[in-house]
Amino acid sequence: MPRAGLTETRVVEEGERIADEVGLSGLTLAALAERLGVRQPSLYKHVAGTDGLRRSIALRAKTELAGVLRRATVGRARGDAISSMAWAYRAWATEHPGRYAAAQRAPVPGDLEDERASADVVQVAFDVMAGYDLRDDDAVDAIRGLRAALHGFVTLEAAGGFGLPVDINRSFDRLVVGLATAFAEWSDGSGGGDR
Amino acid sequence: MPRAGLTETRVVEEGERIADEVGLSGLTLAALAERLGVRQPSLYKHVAGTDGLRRSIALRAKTELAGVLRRATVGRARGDAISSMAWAYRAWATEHPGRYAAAQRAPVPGDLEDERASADVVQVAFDVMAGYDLRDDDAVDAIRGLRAALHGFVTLEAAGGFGLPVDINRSFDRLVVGLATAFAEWSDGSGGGDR
DNA sequence: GGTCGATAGCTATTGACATTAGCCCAATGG
DNA sequence: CCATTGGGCTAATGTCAATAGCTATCGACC
Repeated sequence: MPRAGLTETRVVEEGERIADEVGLSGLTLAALAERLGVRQPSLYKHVAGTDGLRRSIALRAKTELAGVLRRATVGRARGDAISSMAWAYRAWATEHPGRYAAAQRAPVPGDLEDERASADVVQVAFDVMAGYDLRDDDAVDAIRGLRAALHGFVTLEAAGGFGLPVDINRSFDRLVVGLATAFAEWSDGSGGGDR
Repeated sequence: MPRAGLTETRVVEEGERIADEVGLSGLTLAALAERLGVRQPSLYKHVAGTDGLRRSIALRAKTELAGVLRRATVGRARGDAISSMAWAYRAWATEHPGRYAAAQRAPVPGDLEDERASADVVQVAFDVMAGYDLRDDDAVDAIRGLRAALHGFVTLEAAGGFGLPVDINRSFDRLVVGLATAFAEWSDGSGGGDR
């Protein structure tokens, strides 16, 4: 009986494919093993069970997303950077729904590698906010707002929560532009850090 | 052997409690049966399996949430109404995380009761937007943006996605006010329905 | 080329959970 | 008092995760 030649990378990548095709909840070790031509328990030689597999997918997804966002912002500033980043975020999430869902789990405290990957995503947004002269708490507020809006939009869209036959791209654009405008107003003194 | 005296309502309410206590994913028929002092298969006399139970919880959650939001908006208008509704939304979601999660599933097409309950929630937001003179597509854009922001914020908060030690209430307030301001600008001609 | 150790993949087993089939007895109404 | 309804039960099946322990393959090294 010849070996299947699995590696952790091959297992995780096939898991990503399943997650994107049938949703994260449809990613089972049974389905994964079948796709790899192997019996379920064999997977434990390469990944630490369901939890380990999901963590690996999350880690890679966060890293990839951070790169996508970073590339979307180079050479752009302020509202231009925010819009570009927002569209890149939505596009990636839409194209990779399973990976995106996996990336939502917050790292378990003490998991330095995961904490690092999560921070990388946030760092892109931080850098964009610096272009607005938003710093410290103001930047945190803006990032939280932007993340919430993007994550909520993408999630609702994926769940079919936008039932009405109205152009979704237009809704998204107006939301992003509206937020960018709000951030711009925060930065010029009117609604600064005191409340 | 005396009867347990279950009804559909009792079963669903206990299910809601479990979901809020341990999360929607922790709501199993096994756990529910144990809490009710009954064997698993007995539950099938009252609810249609896991799917039916979750649907019932979702239905009740949507109805309750719609009522909460409605009460938060009476006697208020424009930004005041939006803020009040937003805070009520977040408070309810935070206090009832399991029910809130259950309410996120979109109704299966043709499930009129569920479609009705879902529409009730949206209707509250529609009525608020009418106070901004936002109608039709403009109102849809605004509602999608608001829903996305609220849902995203609440979800990220519940998942522990806001790691930094910065006041979350303040971040939420600024997001809501920022959106309300953006909506106000949409309504006075500057960014109307053409794009 | 032969040997040996590490380990990939296997079978077998256990345990949680969902679900269906079919039984029996309790409650209710005539 | 009896008949019907239906609530709760046991038994059984299927899916999936996970662990234990075996075997044989592969690569390193002599």
